Amino acid sequence: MQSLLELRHLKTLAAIRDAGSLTRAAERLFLTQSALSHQLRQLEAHYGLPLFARKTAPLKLTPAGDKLVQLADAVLPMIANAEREVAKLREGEAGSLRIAVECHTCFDWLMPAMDTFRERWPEVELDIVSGFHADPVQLLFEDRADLAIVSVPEAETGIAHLPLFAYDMVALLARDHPLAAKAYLEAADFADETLITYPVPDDMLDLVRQVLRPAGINPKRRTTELTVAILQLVASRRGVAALPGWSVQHYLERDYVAARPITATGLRAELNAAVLQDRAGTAYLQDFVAIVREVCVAELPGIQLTGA
Amino acid sequence: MQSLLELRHLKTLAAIRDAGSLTRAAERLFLTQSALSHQLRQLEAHYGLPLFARKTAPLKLTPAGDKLVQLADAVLPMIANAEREVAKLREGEAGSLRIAVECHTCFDWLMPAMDTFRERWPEVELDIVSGFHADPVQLLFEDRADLAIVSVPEAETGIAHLPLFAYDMVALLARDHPLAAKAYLEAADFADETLITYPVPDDMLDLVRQVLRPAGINPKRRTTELTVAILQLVASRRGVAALPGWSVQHYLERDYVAARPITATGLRAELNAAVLQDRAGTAYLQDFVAIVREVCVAELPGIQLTGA
DNA sequence: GAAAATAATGAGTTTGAATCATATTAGGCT
DNA sequence: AGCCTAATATGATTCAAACTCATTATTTTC
Repeated sequence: MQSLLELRHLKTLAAIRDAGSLTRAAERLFLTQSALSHQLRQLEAHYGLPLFARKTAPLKLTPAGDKLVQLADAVLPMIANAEREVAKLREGEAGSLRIAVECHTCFDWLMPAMDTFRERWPEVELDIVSGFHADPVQLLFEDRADLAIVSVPEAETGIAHLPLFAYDMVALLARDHPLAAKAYLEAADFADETLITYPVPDDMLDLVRQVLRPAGINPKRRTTELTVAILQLVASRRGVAALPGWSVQHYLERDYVAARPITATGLRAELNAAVLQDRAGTAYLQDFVAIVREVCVAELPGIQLTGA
Repeated sequence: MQSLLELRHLKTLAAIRDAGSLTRAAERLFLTQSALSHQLRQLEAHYGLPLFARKTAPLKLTPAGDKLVQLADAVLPMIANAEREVAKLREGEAGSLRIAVECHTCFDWLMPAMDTFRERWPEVELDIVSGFHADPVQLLFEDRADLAIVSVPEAETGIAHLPLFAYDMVALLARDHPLAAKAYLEAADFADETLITYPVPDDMLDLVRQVLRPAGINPKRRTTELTVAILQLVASRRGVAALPGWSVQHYLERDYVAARPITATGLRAELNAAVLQDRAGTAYLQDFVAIVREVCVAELPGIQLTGA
């Protein structure tokens, strides 16, 4: 009759509620579906009551399950808070988090993440390193930034890369564009198109670096700073573009433009947070990464959290 | 950097704070001192901070330890509450807890325990079965009581015994009584004394049942209902008595009377809660037992929790 | 200072949580 | 219907880590 319940169980229950299924909850927790099924089974046996109504999708909470999930919602933030407090005792309250961003679309999720961070670490000086920088990692060494959002984690001594998430790039076409007839686009398809991109070096454009350049294809270019402007140009048949799937979901649902996978296997991209190796253990840096992952998994469709 | 913390750790930290030492905390948790030492070590390594200031007795909390213990104080009651709520969903809110008591001194701790119970289970009808009963277990079968506090757990079919705690009986003597010169009393020492007891059958008097009767000794008797009256009579040299150590600590500190162990090894007694076997799983009955144990371990000196 | 109590440590054992591989069940589709 | 696909359940196995045991080190007490 000992209380079997551990925090692990509360995390699991909350994750199932959030994810709506064991399988997806398992992914988020970096466990197997089997593990969650066993856990749930054990809990239900212990309490002598079902906690979720199965045979329904999404899984629905029973009253008993609801009680425990409510408990989780109350308790887990308190745990996280206390652990932050302990980290502050260890490292002191102060510090700065100057964020360097090389990816234009990242501002979508960066703002809500920064809002949450500001609440949790009010003493940490929070800033975005303004202006555009070809090599944001360099800013870390120059002590002009504390964390850089980068897509290619090229191993560099003294730099640690903390995984954020991965996603697929999609090609954007006018709805009546001839290429929209294809199930997916290949490098050759871009040869005679105008490619609309952000005004950044080619190295930072996943499509160019991973698809076009290897195939020796170099289409005409047009650049603009704003995501909406890119969408606008594509819609008015001035060219094609490649953007993260999550950044254009909104427009796709409204049928502004068409989207197609790039190559048969898709064009996978990922984002990482780069920090100085020495500071990788700092609690508030790690917590910022955790916040970004939380925000993004909740708000961005079709992304996968990376790393352990 | 995963959060290592589990409820187990919070329970441990709170227990160490309450007990003041690893050894005593380990007893309460039914673990070894080694287990707690390892746990603590791991937590401190994880947080990179000491949680208790060692080399001091009682162990004192560091600021970091304090944060986590505060967390435990906030979280653990919430957990217990939620689990009670789930039990109520399973078993329904209603029910009755009519308590039969054969031990006069038990009222000392029974009242605070009942107060706590009433808070936690407001829907359960709570009562003490009034009047004195030679065989309280019989009341369970007759459905006149739901739980009986008994000292001798004689195996009876249909009855389950839930362990409460164990303690030593002490012999009480006037401060200047000749026997007070002895380090401990034996059966023979009672032969020429007047024994002051509660007015109950001999079977319920641990001293008679376990020490005097086996030795064939049957001293003069005098009975009274009230513990204070027994103390009064002992102090005024009208006789000697045997009471649980925990029930007279208060008077001993004030030097009203002297206390001595009974036999060289002490006279050990224990209390159990008897319930109908069928109802032994009922949540509120189990919780009442848990409450009694909590209250008693906190308030009664020199007792040991029994059972697992 | 010696003895007793308490905590720390390291090796060894055991438990149980997670995984892997597979069976079962539910839901969607023609 | 009936098949196919996706999701969950189950049982056996693996493996990590929590605990105990035996011992040493440290601290408290008299």
